[in-house]
Amino acid sequence: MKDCTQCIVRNRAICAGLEPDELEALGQLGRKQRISKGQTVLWEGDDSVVVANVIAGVLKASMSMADGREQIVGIVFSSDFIGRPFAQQSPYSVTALTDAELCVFSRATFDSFARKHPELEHKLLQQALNELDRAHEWMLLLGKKTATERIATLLLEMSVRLGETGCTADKSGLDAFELPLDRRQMGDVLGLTIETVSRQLSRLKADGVIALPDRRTVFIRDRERLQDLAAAV
Amino acid sequence: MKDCTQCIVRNRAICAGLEPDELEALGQLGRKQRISKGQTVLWEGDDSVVVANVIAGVLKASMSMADGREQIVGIVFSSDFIGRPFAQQSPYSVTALTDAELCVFSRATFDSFARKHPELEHKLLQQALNELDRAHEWMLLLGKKTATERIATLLLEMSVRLGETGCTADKSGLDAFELPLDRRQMGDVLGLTIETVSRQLSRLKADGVIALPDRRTVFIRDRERLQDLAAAV
DNA sequence: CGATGTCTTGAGTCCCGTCAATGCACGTGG
DNA sequence: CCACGTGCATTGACGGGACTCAAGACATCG
Repeated sequence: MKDCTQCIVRNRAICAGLEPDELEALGQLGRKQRISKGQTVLWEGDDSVVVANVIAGVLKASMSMADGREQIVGIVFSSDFIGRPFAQQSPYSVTALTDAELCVFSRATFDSFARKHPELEHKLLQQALNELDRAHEWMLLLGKKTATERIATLLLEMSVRLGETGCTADKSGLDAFELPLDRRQMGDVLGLTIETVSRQLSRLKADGVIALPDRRTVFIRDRERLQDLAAAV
Repeated sequence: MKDCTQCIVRNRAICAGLEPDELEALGQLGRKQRISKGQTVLWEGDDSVVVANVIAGVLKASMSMADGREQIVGIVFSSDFIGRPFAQQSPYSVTALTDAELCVFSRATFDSFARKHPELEHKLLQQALNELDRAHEWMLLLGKKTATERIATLLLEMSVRLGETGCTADKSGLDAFELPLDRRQMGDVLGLTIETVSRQLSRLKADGVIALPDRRTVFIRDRERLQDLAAAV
């Protein structure tokens, strides 16, 4: 890689906090890779040969069953990390929901580099713990929330996380955004079917809580009401 | 603490791999604590003041909603780690399902010790990644599996994890074990109600897949069939 | 302007949740 | 020892929320 100091996600990704010489060394190990929408970069159950940092774009991490049922276990945004360090196999697949740009490392190489650079392992730990928190939150959603609550929660989550991507750090979340997911994928994140997702969205729209100018864009018209419907902890 | 070298979980817990002097230093920071069944040691949303290693017993990590709905997000066994390092607040509550013994650290103290001891942070990372894998697996269960599949999966999981606790490392899992969960708690892990759990267990019993000599003990009579019913990935 | 894929909407069904009664084990006290 | 109360689990009857199946609407693109 040419020059990590110019990287857009430099301050939020796991590379943040590395010394200049460490950053340089890590940069030598990785390569930038462009991925187009729909492309899968990691396969569940396959040998874990690569890990990567997301520079731009949105991807999904998913697991599926023998009969094809699929659960999306994570939505991956820019500056997030994908892949499974320190394990033989990848526990999930990763597929691009939009065109994306990755900073890819050989897993074995990355592992040994990480073991020699505590600051990097610390960042990895932070990132893993944050993801674990989000996974727990989502288990609550999948185990206990109603369809309406799930949809409301997802919309708010997307509003916030898509907002973070733009460096503006607007904590409250965007009021208008484009969904990187189609209806099926929303269903696969929420443990619902495509029809239920569609019906719930229609209802929120009819109630004036949101507007849907087209299939992918969402306007939040009444954030407070949406938050009530999400029935947060 | 007196002497960590004698600790039962010494070889599986995060302390594994520490140098003798590191172990000694860490031991100085912790204290053993006995917990009785039903007692809560960490509260969701409270300041994250302590973290701990589980020496003996089984605990649950849970999150709940304003109206009381509760989701168990993790079952914690001996040698597992509880609490949230590097964060202000605890994202979940932890409650003992059986009498238990912990090795407790002040979170702030533990954090700064960890930052100075890369080997410890590496173990923490491994443990966080493993837990993340399990959380993802469980998201698939909560999002996509039927009641029967959920129950079968839980029984197999308990069979394996309770088997690991005894140092024998019998990979296949126990055929007879005592559930540390009551029916309500099983429901709260699986995203089901107490009645559905009970009905499913009765059906597995009627079909000869399992036997239930009493409320808490399970005999697996036909493991293969149970595995089929679990509809694993 | 069809062709195609995605989304929406409707009608019917089913699995699981809700409500309620009963069963069972255990402990306490008469 | 038995009566009674308590807490948990089981079982049954019923209803509802989400799933299934099936049209129909809409957008995109050749």
